[in-house]
Amino acid sequence: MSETPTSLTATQLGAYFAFTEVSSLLRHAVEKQLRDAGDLSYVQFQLLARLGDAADGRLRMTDLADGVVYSRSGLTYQAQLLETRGLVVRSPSVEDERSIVVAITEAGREVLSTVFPGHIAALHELLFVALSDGDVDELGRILGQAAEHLRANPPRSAAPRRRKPTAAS
Amino acid sequence: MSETPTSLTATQLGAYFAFTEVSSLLRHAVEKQLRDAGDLSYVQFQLLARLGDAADGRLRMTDLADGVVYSRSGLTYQAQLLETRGLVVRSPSVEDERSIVVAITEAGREVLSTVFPGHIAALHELLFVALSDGDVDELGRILGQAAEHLRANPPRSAAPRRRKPTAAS
DNA sequence: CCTTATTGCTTCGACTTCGAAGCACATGAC
DNA sequence: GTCATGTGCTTCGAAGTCGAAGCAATAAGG
Repeated sequence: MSETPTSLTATQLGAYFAFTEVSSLLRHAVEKQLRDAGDLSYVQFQLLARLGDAADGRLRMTDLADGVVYSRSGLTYQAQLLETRGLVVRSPSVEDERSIVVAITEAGREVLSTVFPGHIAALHELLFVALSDGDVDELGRILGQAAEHLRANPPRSAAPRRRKPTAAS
Repeated sequence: MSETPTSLTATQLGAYFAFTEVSSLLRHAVEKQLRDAGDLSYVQFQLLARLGDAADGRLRMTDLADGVVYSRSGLTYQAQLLETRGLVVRSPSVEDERSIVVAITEAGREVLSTVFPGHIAALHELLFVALSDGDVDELGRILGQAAEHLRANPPRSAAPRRRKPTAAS
């Protein structure tokens, strides 16, 4: 087994800090744009976008959740919100009575197409305007490697997470 | 001025998706590690780390919040948690009675030094093991540019001088 | 068939987060 | 000094998030 360093190089630390900073700032800015434009949270937008991209505009709950790195219970909650607003419809699957299939509605597609251009524009102004084509290329390549690595090494199941000081009764 | 495109290139989209994916996965993994190692949330770790880095191990609430892109009320909440656990101490500033100065305690430094090596190791295994030195270099350079740009174009945050929206009714 | 896992989703409770409103001190204008 | 305004932090209420437990349907074994 390879040894694991107990320190990082200055370059690595710099890259990490830059990453977290961009992540934070970009996320906040994008969320604000989405809320202003279509009253969507980032999660909701991701869900709609994913549905809009899917074959028939329909996906199973689980596939949706996996696509956005999101908890099942959280997805249930957000799907309820979207359904209340009429942007998606949920219906039991015919093939598997356990599954729920979520489908984007016309209203959902409408909201999506209303919000999308602004989202793109925001990304352009917030991020890509500051990067050369070559940089974007490099960024995609490097982060692609990183993503692949992370996907291949899923965090192992957790040790019991202690929320309460275990009031040993 | 420069027109804002309504679409992005495939490369740009790829870079963006890779970024969000790495961001999500890395964040989850790091949070899990911090919780397992020292029962700290990511935010709490950031706060402690920042305090540990500060001159006397003490900072004003506001400076702490600005450093981690975090709301004031959220900081109050987390600082309370940390104080309850004895990892920090809050005391009114002598210079300005309004300010609260947060100081890391010995126990806080201990937790920090307990958690830090694991944090570094996790970053190494999760991220840097997948990247060459040159890639890390490039990543830092590119994201540094992006961060600078985002900092320079505050979506709204650095302009807190908001007149009351004054429901113009 | 029955029994036992497994899978898919929802419900429940606890925790976190944020913004708005509120309180207290500080600063500037007169 | 006194009033008006600004700044720093906390409180409060609403909403979002997660994990564990619960329910229903499918799959696997005998």
